[in-house]
Amino acid sequence: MSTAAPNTIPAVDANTPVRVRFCPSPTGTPHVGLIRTALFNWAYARHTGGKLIFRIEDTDAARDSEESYQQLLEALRWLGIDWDEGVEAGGPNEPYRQSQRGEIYQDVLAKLTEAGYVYESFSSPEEVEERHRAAGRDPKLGYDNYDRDLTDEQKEAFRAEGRQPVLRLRMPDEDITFTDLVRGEITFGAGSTPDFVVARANGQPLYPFVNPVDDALMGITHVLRGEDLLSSTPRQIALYRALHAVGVAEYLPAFGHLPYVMGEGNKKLSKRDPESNLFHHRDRGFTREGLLNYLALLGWSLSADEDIFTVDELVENFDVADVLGNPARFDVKKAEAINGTHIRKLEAQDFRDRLVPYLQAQGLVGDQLNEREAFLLDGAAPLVQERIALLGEGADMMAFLFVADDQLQIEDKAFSGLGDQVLETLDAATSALEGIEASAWTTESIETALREALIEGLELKPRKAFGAVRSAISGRKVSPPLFESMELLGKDSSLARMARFRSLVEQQG
RNA sequence: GCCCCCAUCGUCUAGCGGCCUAGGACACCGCCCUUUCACGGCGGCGGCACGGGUUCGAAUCCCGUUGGGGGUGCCA
Repeated sequence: MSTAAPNTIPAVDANTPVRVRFCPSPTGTPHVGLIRTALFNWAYARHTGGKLIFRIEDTDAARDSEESYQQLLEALRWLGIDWDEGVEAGGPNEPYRQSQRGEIYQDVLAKLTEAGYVYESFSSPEEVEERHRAAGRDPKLGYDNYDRDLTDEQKEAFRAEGRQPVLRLRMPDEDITFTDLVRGEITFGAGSTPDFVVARANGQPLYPFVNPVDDALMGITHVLRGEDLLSSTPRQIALYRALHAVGVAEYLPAFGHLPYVMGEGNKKLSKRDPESNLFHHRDRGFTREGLLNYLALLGWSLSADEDIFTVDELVENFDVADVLGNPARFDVKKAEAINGTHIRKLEAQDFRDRLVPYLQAQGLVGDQLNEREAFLLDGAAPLVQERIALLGEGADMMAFLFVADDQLQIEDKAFSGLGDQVLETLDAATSALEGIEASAWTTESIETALREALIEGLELKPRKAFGAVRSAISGRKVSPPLFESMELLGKDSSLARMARFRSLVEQQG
């Protein structure tokens, strides 16, 4: 009768250079929780001067897709999370896509089988349940280790029935204890984890097997992953012991289980939830600086009173040991506020450049900015930089500058609350503006002219006075600073909008 | 059912036995600034889940309860 592998594998030595990995399955759009995991692994590698290995776990042909793989690459590249070994980068442990490592797994499987740590199991799930029921146990208990010590005769008999066995790893009959990097000591009682399947009857190896095998082969020192994998850790440790016994693993890595990223209510942020989609945030106008900052705040903090930090500061200070064990809610409002702060910290030119894709996405400018578009953007960017939290809002806010005067959309709200003297106000404003020389059309002269005509002349409140002009110029109640906007637009365009708005107001009359 | 994790303002967190009458940020509410909206400034609201211990002393350590989450696949 065989036994489980002995517990002789040493724990990774603290002096071993750090090697962490990010190993997603390409099964959908990148999830913010997944990216947070990548970020913490990356930050830890960079903080310790170690290496980040990027491996793809595409062992489930039914769910994996090339598109998802490309999205993963796009996501990491956008965020600036770079890796030292792995797909696209190469390295000493190629290939880094599990779908291409079949021979390696077969080889390891053979060693494990030969050593007796892995055995053939013929039981169907139905039979396992039936045995539990017959013994008066809960049928949902899971596998009952029934096939552990089948004789050759029994195996032959099963084969004669046409059955093909899966391969299972023998779990040790003792408690398994390890020290989690974020949670401290954790013990799983003996017998709480049944022998698990490492490969299907057709030889296809499964995740609980290939993941530790690759970690061992790639010399991973710290396994930092989601909390959802915490309960599979005893299986991994048992496998590691066996791998060490057959000479595949050198040491047992340290494990650290990162808390969940939660959504509304008390549920894990679901893939179905748009907030979970990294690209959704990027498309709305999150910057990599802002998003990375916010994501890092989910379970980690720089200090007692600073929420805003750079990627460099994260790297300089990050340690898994400081990560909290409790789940964190993804709060879009706070994420946006933090993003806004980062937007305000951007260099003016940088900020301007980052707006371009968002203007293009709205069809406001062409693939290449023409002279006029560049002029407007240069002028408008500083006007919106401190009023937005998302780059998309910036494009939105300056959209009125990029449309033809007669194409300007006037929002319904822009007509409301202008007071009884709208027409009078617009007329007074118009004639005051007409009096400005085209060559003297500046923010200052515009402001002076309007103040004299409306505030002093008509004795209007600034809110009412400029509100009417704002509606005419921007089509909205809220806009970038009015006088500056008018200067950018130019005299002709501004007056054309005033005239058009006046007639629209009359029609509405 | 069984196993494991988690528990400080609405949310993210600081706190690792006395510095806590519990600090910061977001959100919210006032006020100031102000051409709108923002930004910025000032102020306010608001929390250690509960019960036992340990200790001179507990948000901090231990146990229990309750609550939440995850796992319990021939998915990853």
